Amino acid sequence: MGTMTFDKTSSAGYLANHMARLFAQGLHARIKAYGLSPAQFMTLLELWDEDGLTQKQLIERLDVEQATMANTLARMERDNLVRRLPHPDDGRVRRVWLTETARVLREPATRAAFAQNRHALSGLTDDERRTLIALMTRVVNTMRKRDTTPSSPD
Amino acid sequence: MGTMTFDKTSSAGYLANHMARLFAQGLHARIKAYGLSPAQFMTLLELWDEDGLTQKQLIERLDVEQATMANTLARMERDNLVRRLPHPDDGRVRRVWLTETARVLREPATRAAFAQNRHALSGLTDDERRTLIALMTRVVNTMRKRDTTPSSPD
DNA sequence: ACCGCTTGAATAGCGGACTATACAATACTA
DNA sequence: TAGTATTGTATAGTCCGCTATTCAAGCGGT
Repeated sequence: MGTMTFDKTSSAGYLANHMARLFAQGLHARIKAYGLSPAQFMTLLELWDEDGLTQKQLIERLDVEQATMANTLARMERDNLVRRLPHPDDGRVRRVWLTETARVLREPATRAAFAQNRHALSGLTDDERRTLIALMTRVVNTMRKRDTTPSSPD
Repeated sequence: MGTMTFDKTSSAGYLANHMARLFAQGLHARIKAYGLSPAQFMTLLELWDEDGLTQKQLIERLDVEQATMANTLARMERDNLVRRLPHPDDGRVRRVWLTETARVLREPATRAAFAQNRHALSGLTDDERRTLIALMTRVVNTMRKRDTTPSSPD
């Protein structure tokens, strides 16, 4: 069989990686003045919506591994963005509570994230933006259902 | 002004991050048997196309920072995927050469990456796939031109 | 009441992204 | 040609993903 060519400019996976790195860099540039990093912002989005969540709940809502969240929360506690207090009814659980510092950052940080999205999509029409979001959502949903397909035999 | 709400399910940045993580996990699962990681695979794609590139050339083609590539290449050399040999005409440069090990992996690894893309896009029609690729490409191009827009004043 | 299973969280270790810095080799320029 | 600027890599340090492991607390069945 012929030479295996792989054009990265037309690979969804390559483009997804590249796009995500650019989004993260752009967001980071916009929120670092508030002392936030992208993963911390993502976590705060959930806590701004509902304070006092458990690590387990955050993991489910953000679809990251437990260890990833544990480390992110440790950094956030170090930076005085959250406090983790023991759950009164279950000694295994430490619920995560926003500090006043983090509460105040909601508006400016959210603005910054909107601005980054707006910039990134500035070359697209409204219709195209909706289409992109819808297609990405479907791709995410496809991959979230655990893939059972084995890679083709050589 | 009202409460700042940010719906992550309709945020392009959030979706990009989520999608890229899922792509990376899927690709990694498919190529780890060959001793490859996603960043190593990405680097090999360039070297399979043209052997003996410099670190600088790899950086430009893959749009990652110089330090990122230096570390990736160090791991690849450690794992016997590449060798870095001094450039005869310029003592600063070390050109990167594929080992036989890496050369042999081209076909199976490329197959695995195709399979991951196919799986991820399996819920989309051909038209939708083309649309997604085209839109992501445009978004990447928008963000690659350095953003000068300041975040809106508070 | 006990023993074992399950569950929530922490830790160790690694890859890969970033910024900032350092350094040696080359190129330029007065 | 000497002195300076630029260029190509390497290194240090941090954040954020991941897997694997550990540990304590709760739960269940006998």
